[in-house]
Amino acid sequence: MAPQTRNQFPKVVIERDSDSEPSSSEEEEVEDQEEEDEEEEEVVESENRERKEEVLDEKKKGKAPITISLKKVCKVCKKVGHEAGFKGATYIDCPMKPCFLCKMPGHTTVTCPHRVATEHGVIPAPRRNTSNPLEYVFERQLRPGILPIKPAFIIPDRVNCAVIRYHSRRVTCLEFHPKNNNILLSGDKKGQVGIWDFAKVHEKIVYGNVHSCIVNNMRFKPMNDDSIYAASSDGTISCTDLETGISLSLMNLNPGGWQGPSSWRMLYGMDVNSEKGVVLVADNFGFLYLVDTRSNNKTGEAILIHKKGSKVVGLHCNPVQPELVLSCGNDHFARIWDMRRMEAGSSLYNLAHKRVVNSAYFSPLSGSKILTTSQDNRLRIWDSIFGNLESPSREIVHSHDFNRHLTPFKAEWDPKDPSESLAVIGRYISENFNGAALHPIDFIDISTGQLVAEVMDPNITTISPVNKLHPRDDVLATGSSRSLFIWKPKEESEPVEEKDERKIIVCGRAEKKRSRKSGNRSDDDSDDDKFASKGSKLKSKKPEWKLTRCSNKVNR
DNA sequence: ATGGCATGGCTCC
DNA sequence: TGGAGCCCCTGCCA
Repeated sequence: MAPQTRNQFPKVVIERDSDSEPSSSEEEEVEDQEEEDEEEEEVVESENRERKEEVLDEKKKGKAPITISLKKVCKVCKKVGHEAGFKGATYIDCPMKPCFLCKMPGHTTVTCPHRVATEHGVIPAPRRNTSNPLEYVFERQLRPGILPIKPAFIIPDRVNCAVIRYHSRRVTCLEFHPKNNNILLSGDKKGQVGIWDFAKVHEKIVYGNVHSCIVNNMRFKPMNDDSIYAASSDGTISCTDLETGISLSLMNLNPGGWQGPSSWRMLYGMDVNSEKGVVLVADNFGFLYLVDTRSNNKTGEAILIHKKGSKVVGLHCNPVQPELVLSCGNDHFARIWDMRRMEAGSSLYNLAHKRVVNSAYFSPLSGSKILTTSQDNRLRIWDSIFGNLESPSREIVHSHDFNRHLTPFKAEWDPKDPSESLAVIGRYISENFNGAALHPIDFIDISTGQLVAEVMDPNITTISPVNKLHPRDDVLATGSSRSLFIWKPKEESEPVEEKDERKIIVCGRAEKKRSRKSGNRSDDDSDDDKFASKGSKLKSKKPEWKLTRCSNKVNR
């Protein structure tokens, strides 16, 4: 498939110093110099000094100012002749390195075809057929439940954004209340759990003593929405009453306390099988534990489900057949299991990835698709768990590979999309939006690889790795560094549409109007909460953002 | 204003 | 097999 251009996307402008050599010769120069770089590196400093002195001399003599070209040293590869880093709001890659987005050599991120179009190289659905009998049953019984035609995505031209910051460390997980539409739960790296009523904006509760370090996953207790389970790197699972904040520890993997990093167990992946009344949780050594929700006790022995000593970061029970379990972890695999006979090596399928798998989820309605996020900068989709699972149905190159200092990116399904084709994921790489380097949150049509929409705010300059779509409303929740955001369509701009059509929240891309200077900061310097429409909030700050309506890019 | 640092996976030996 | 050192666009704080 030929690369397609997103015409309407902002052009990436590479600013070159006026005093630098023409670009054509620059690349060649780099090639030529490669061998002699070693020596030149040492010379460059003194050379620069000399040239500067020359300029000063010229100035003293009262001659007309001249422009000179100083040797550049790349901070990435330490070689001379080019520079990597931000030029304004655009990041220039080191040409000596392979593309950071798709990991292929021969080009840099700026010219990567996957950056130009997320659908580049993606083979769209329909998937391949197999003659597997299970797939036949699937086609007969489940397929009719999945809408073959995607609903129209009605895209408002603006969104309201509510901002709150009550976490003192970065946000690690989010969960919407199963019944109360305005309640968002958040966990952080410090072990705190927050409850935010985003309809009332200022109303929040923070429980500081739920865990002593990272809250990795939270799930509401089935049949009792006043309690949540949380798995933490402190090695415990907690069950916390949201009204009182009283927390009960269901399991502690480190009863002997800290004996050094080689023995300290941390809990990552977690899910609840409500039919069986079991909490499934997995640790950083590859083991799965089952906890009975009635007795609040561990049942059975730990089961090795991933490579021994590797972290199991995700667990998900199939929404239709809860005994089917999907796990993923640092051994580069996502694995499908039957809970009824789980033991080391008994996985039904092993889905290979090239790098660490950050998340793996069954599709939310039929449970028949799988979506994974891997640190090789690819989303992978398997269209049918009953079909051929040898290789994914599609791979979508998407920037989400940064792993240090950030909560891992996870692509999340839209639980409201009847066609099970919409996913949301934050973007690591920034783009130059009218002079501001912003990290958007992407809505991707996983059946085609197309970028349906991107959400960003000129005041939010941080990366947003944690995202969750509301199970019922057109609301997106985002965790970005220590802040939480709620994005909603702006009411007055909501188009009138047929009732069975659903909308997604999207922020139009801003037209160029404002300087970089006014675009910085705000991730909330005060601890005040804010709720503002883009229009009103930004008007007071004087930036003139003109928000354009995003076109509906979904193929129908 | 600016440097230090927390921190995790990967590669190399 | 395990420890040292490297790394790419971080974000916060002293």
